[in-house]
Amino acid sequence: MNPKIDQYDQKILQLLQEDARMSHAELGRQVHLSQPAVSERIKRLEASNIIRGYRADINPKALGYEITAMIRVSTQQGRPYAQYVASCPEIIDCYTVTGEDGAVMRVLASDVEHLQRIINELNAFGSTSTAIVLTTHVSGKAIAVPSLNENKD
Amino acid sequence: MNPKIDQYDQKILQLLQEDARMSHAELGRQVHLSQPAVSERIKRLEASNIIRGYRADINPKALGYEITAMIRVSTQQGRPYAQYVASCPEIIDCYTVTGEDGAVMRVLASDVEHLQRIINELNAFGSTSTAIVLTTHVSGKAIAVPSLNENKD
DNA sequence: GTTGAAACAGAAGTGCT
DNA sequence: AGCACTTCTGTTTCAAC
Repeated sequence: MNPKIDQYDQKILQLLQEDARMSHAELGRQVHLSQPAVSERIKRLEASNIIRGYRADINPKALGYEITAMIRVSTQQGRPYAQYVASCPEIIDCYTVTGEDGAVMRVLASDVEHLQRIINELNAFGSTSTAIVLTTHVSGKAIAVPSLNENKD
Repeated sequence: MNPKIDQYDQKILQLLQEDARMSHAELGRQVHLSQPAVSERIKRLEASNIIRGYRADINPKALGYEITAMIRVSTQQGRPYAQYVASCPEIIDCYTVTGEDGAVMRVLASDVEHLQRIINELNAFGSTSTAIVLTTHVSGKAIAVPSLNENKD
């Protein structure tokens, strides 16, 4: 799909997903390239929008969010939830999906009262179905380059 | 909840979620603190596990993942899917939740055949329900400090 | 909290192979 | 494409305030 991605790029992408603040020199040491070579590759990966940016990974619980919930909303036509979703800080993921449930969201709340307030507001857009997250097995796992995965044989 | 988080920390966390590679000097300019003061605060936020790390944000589509799907798995007792989930590179999120569906996963696939292979493997752990993502409204929205949000009045 | 200095590390540009 | 070299910027630690 993207013929320009080689093993060096794959490894750089992997390392930057583990630690986005790793220096170009350190990346070069790990992939056996010089620092300018790494810098040039990263610039190209950023320019081609393969690297969209670099984000600090924040621990919600450490900030007081005791509850994570997955809320499915069977959205009704003509109810524009996109704007609400963008403005509601507790909704950190929101996808429109196929099937009965028009939207799936991941929501953070300090406590059950807080969660209920959010559910009440989401009910304006359709019937909701809430599932509390008990365990987060993986969240934001590093993305691998698919072609390099499949062409290993 | 965390009495040590003030407006400076909140702003630093916000900026680092937008650009994790921003320099401490630049952060200092934006929050009106000196660079050593910013460095000390970040060190404290990292030590207290509020900042868990820094991740490159990779564009799945640019790497050839044309399909994102939400798969719900009604897991049956005694089927340990956690290990499979960890080892399957296509599963990038996985949560155990309350309710009928024991697990909710976000999955990347190159095409429908690729998606079907993953669903087939997940069927070993229980009956699955797959919804294709049509629109990603928000994914990984920046987390705000809840106490500072609510105590604005 | 601040500024300023020194030592070190990293980023970016240049030229060369 | 790659590397070596230089220069500028940033980080860290220290001092004194």
